[in-house]
Amino acid sequence: MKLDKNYNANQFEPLIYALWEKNLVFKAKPENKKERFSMVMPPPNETGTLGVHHVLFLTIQDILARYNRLNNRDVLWLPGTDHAALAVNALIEKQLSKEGLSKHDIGRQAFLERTQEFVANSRGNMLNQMRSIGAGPDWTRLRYTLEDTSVRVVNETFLAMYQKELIYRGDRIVNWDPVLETTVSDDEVTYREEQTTLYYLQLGPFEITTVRPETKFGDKYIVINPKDQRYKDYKEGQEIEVDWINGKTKLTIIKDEAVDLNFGSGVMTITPWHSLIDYEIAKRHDLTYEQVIDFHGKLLPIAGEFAGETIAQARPKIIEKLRSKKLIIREDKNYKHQVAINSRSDALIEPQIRLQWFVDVNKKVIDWHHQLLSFKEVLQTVVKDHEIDIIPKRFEKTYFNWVDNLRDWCISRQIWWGHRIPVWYRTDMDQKQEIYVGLQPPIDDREGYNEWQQDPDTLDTWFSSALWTFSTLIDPALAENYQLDFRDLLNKSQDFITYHPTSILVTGWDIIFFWVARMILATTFMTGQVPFKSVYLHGLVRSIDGKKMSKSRPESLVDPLDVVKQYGADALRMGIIMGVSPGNDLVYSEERVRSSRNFCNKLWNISRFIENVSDDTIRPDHQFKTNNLVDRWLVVRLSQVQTMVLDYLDHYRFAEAYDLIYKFVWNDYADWYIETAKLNLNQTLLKDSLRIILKLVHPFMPFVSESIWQVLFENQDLLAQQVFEPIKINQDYLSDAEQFNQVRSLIVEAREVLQKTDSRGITLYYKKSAVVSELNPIIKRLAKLKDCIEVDDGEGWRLINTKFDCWLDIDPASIKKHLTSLKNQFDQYQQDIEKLQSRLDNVNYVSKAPKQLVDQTKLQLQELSNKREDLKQEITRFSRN
RNA sequence: GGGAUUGUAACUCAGUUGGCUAGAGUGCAGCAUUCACAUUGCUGAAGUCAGGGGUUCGAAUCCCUUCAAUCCCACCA
Repeated sequence: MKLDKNYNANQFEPLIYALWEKNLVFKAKPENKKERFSMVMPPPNETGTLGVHHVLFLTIQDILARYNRLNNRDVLWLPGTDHAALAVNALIEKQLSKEGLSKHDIGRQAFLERTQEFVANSRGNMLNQMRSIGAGPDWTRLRYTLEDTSVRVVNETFLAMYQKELIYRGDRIVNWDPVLETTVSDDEVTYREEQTTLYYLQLGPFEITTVRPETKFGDKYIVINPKDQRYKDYKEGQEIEVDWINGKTKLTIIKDEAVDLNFGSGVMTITPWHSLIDYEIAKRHDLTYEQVIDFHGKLLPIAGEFAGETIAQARPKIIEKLRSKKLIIREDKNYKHQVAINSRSDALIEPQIRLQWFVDVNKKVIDWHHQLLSFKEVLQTVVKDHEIDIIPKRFEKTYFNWVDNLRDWCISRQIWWGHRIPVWYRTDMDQKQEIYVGLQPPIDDREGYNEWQQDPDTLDTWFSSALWTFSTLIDPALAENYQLDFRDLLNKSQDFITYHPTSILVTGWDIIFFWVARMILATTFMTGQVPFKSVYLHGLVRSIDGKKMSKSRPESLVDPLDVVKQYGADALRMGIIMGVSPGNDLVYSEERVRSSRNFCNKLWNISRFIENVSDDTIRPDHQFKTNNLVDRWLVVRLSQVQTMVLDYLDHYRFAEAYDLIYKFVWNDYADWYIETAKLNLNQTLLKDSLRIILKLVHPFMPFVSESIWQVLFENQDLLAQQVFEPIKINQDYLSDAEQFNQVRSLIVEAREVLQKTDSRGITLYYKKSAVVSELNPIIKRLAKLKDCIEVDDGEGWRLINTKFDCWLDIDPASIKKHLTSLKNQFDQYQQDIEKLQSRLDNVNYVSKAPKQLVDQTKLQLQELSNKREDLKQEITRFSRN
């Protein structure tokens, strides 16, 4: 087959991917007895398309999967997608509102159907995008967070926690999104700074401040810090009557430390129903409280004439009324404060008190290694004891900080898309409510009771995501059998037994709380195992201006498929991997993609060369047979590079591994070995070495490496199914390699001198040397010399950076032109020598530093001195002429 | 207010427990060219490792401090 001049990624990639799928390359094989490597893919949200950050985490995982396969391990990389309850729900509601509809108009059933259709569409799209960047998870095990098995496991978990009273129902203040009409977890709330007006209001003898006059209708208490000397005459429990927004009101004085003495006048009123700290104050003092704003964001009858209005409508009118009653003392129009926002819907959060389901994180009933611990303690223990390693380590601090401050987790949501809470209610004749919690709807219809009604709420998305590592390993066929209890279900699921706990989880540090911690929580509870042995946290992808890529700034978004089309998937993958180190953010730049594309092409052309010079009857023999010292140098390098790349990958240092391969292939293999091969063809070694290189490249650039493999080694299996092979080197290869390095220095210096002196067609003379004689044609060619001749004694410019004695026959006048730059070099040598000398003159250095290092310094000094002398001689010799 | 990270060439970043003359990619300058590759080759210029102090024989690396940037957590009624 004749190869094209340039590598055309688009032409090969779809074919190669199809080949992998056809051969079931990605399929895990629990039946074989290899060492295991397993990980689950963090399921991307089914909201539409993949972005560059997906390419990052998919590539890291793909590298790990392919690398471990090449290391002769049985690899399970399990793919899946997330139903993303809140995000998808918000999207669909937005669509509906564009059509002038609300979810209530179409009803729960139609809403869910519509959502399912949307999600199925996104999913197909996303899975194809994964393929097009070369990601190779086990497609036969594709999972989804809202499938039947998942429902079963969610319900099992809910039930088990409920039975241990780890899940409870209660009235609590929650983050309420009045637009989506649902609660939102603390972690999903973000804060935005807003400029607003701060009002100073007259409340009887006091001055209070507020940005939210609309919440002031329910005020019944005045809170003062007990330490505040200004109000020491007012006593706790004292009642005063004041004129307030809607007439006369009686208020009670409360003293509480939570009041900031320095804010405003140090006096506040509280609205416990709509503010967390107010709520806490109210709890402490056992105060009564009332709802002022309803769940749609409208004022309630307590607001009198403003009832039924939204906050936006009512606020100016309330201000007007306050003003006319002369209750406003002054206004600060430039007041800046943080407002709470739902990060998923962008709606303003209104704290509300509601009956919700919670996970108790402090109850000590979890049996973990024969100790009864709380969720919080389990979360602390597993990381402290290194049952789970966090990479990089510094995120342990963030993790502990969060866990230590963990509060009960509100898991119920009032949206429709998601796992339904497995709780049913009915009332008896006396209207007494009965509760049933179970895996499936209750069936007994006892007479005299109303029908069972399922709780209308759904569960927080992260509740099902938290079960991801083990719910995906449960056999779906077994999960249909509700006779089987949960223990048995786990213990009879082949994949669970084989692959859990998983080896590693690769995910972004931004969801360490949402997800990583909650996976640990739920998995330890349900399986008695940790979900994974380590967590690799990658950074966020930023656009070239250093900002986070986000949908709100469309110009910052890069469509991975566009890049694939232009440069190929391999180039995109490596363009992103080039900058990564664990936990650090990286900047996406097209330049890097381009450089990786060029590297693909380099590999391609190396292969073309080998293809062109190859005789098909010669087969590589895996023996790394060497003919001369360049061959032996190559084998030494190959072995070193392979060892280092594997070591880097073992430590998740992807960028370093790639960098090393890149440099080796380009600067050693192409620039030196291939060049010498043109004069000294060793066909078997060329093929042997290329085979090793392709294996090393494959985890990083699967397409181009497999394409080449298919062309050059077509009678073999797929590259994706190979394993690494050991490269044996004899001890004497090392000295040969060193000899070649000396020749390399010779050639580089010759080139440099020729360039600087602008000389061409020069002859090199060398003193008798077996090595130089052997490589004579190579030296002549690579240094572009006219000739290379052995002599008894040299003349011309003497080379000083090689241990071989050789001279360039350059016209003295040319050298003279460059004497200044040569003198600079001499000065540089002089400086370096002085530095080394002073180090050796230091008694402490000689006595305290490792002997090896001191010896090395001595050797360097010796070499440098020699060079300096040689250079000095040459300079004086040519200055004279 | 509590915490984390970052600061290295013009740009984007490597630099593993302190130890060769601090390295790449891109960009820049010069030169080359039918012979695998212009998505090329060769050669080169370019750095006060943010500033200051300390520990050490030795610091880009460890400690303290100042400055700058980014982010997380907690919050102001």
